Amino acid sequence: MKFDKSLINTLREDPREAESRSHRILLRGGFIRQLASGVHTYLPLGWRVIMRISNIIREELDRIGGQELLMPAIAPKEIWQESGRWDEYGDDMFRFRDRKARYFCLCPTHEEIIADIARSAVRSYRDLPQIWYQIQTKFRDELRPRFGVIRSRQFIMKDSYSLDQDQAGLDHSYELHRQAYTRIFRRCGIDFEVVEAAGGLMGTGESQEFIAIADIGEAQVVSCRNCGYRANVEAAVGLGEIESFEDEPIAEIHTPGKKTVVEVSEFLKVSRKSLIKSILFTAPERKPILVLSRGDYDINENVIRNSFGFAYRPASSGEILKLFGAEAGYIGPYGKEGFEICADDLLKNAKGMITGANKDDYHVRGLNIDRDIKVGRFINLRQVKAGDHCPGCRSELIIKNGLELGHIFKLGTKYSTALNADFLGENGVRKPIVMGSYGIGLERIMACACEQRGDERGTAWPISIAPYELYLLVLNPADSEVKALAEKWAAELAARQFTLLIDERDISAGIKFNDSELLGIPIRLTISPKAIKQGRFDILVRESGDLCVAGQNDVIEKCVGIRETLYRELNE
RNA sequence: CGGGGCGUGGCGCAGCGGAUUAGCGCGCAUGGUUCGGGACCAUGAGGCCGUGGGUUCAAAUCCCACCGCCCCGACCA
Repeated sequence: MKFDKSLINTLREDPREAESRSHRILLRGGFIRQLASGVHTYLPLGWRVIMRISNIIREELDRIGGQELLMPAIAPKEIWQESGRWDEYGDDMFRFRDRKARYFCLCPTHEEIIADIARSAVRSYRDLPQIWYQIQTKFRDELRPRFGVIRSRQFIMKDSYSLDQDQAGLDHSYELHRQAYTRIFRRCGIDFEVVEAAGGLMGTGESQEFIAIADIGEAQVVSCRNCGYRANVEAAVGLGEIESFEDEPIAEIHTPGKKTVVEVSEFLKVSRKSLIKSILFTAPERKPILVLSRGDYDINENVIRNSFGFAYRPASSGEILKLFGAEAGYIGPYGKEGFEICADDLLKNAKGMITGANKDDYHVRGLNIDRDIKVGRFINLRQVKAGDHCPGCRSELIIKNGLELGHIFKLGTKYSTALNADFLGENGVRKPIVMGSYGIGLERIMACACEQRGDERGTAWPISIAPYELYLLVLNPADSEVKALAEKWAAELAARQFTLLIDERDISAGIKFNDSELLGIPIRLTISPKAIKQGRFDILVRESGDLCVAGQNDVIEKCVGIRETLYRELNE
């Protein structure tokens, strides 16, 4: 491709809206262009990167026996109602009506559609196992799109689904995906970790995430200093210390205007650990649950949802007022009825605790869990914090930010049961198909490569996903000798299957050098009158900054050698 | 949804105690000089100043409403 004939349009200055490194680079380099919040065009350069990522993904999924298909991006309400997710998905789902006023959505994911295909296509155990995948645009009306392409409302996802007879089959399909994902991210030059994850809307089965450690990451990864334990905070389980306080009779205390744990503990000059935080969870047509955790811990909502049902969410202030007759900051488990109580297991046998009195501006002290209230269940429902201890080896846990690139998930029979996707087993018994679902965000790989490998000058693509492998930088392109050599080499490099970006723009040298670095093309070969005169040509490796000098006769071979090395480093 | 910031040629910005033809840098076009790290000269094109309403003899500038974009936070009581 010739630079001056291309749609590539680099910006000299950072676009105002871009804050994160990847967003800045992608916008400045002309890889993407924003149309609306969380909605982007992939310009030719960015699209080449996406296509290369797709191809790596295809190769690796085909390798484990995946079959590519393409499902519709819109789906009618009815199929989503079969699984219950038409309601569960809430505002994250884009919905619309067709001309006959029938409801549709822009699909945020495709488990239901897969189950629908499976229920007619799979009849017997002989049809199993299957792995079906697609690379397709997904739509989610995110609460807050941000960081350019990293959290957007329309994005490209590889989603695959495994169908098996039984749990053992699922375990195998899951393991195949784990291996395929590991190879995919390695080949894309991403530095990542595999962590235990929470399923969220998908269900409650085993799942893991592939997370790139990056400052802008929105996921928090808990990792053990000693053993290999790695988990998303949403799924992490930690060991905490039980604290005990003096047993005393229960008594009301005046705490005017002090609502939060921090305010109350400071006001009373007591440890946060002696407070009990009470959070009310409600769900439509279900009994409310009052969840108790110690003042120094947050509640892990996933645990609540997994234990009691996905529909549960923290109550609104109105609901709280109605049930407790007090503002949120003053509610507690003592002396009220009409809800179930679920407490963190660190509160078992706790005495001398402080909690809301169910009366504005008042708390109670001396709460003895066994004596004063009736807890239905004790479970570990606290969110891990740095300094907690590893459930495996008891070493200290630390927390880092990470960017979720992929997620693999053992769905089990949640969707197959809901949609009646079953098959006839060897023994003649009808059983639901056991499913798994697996996703990768393509743009996130692109952005992550910029985050991890970029610098002030721009990005430095891993050669496997670079839009072009070699940047042929031509100085004084009008010079006939230069022009002739550039044409000759371009042809020779093309014959060696190089993808080339040829910069023979009639502009000053600095712009070309800077653009080549901004665009992050892995190998740069410079042709100039001076180089021709001296018979010395520079080949620069963008990522390492290594400079290799070649003569007229060996320059092509040297480029080939460098390319091979770069691919080899990525385990390609 | 709450808080903060911002909407002025393609990009980055100035102008905003009301008043000529709305400026600057970059980019773009034409001609010329340059040519290994964002060069220079000359000429030129390009703007319903986010949208709607109001105040005024007069609005990019003041007032109201709306829309859009970015950043922080989001039921942790």
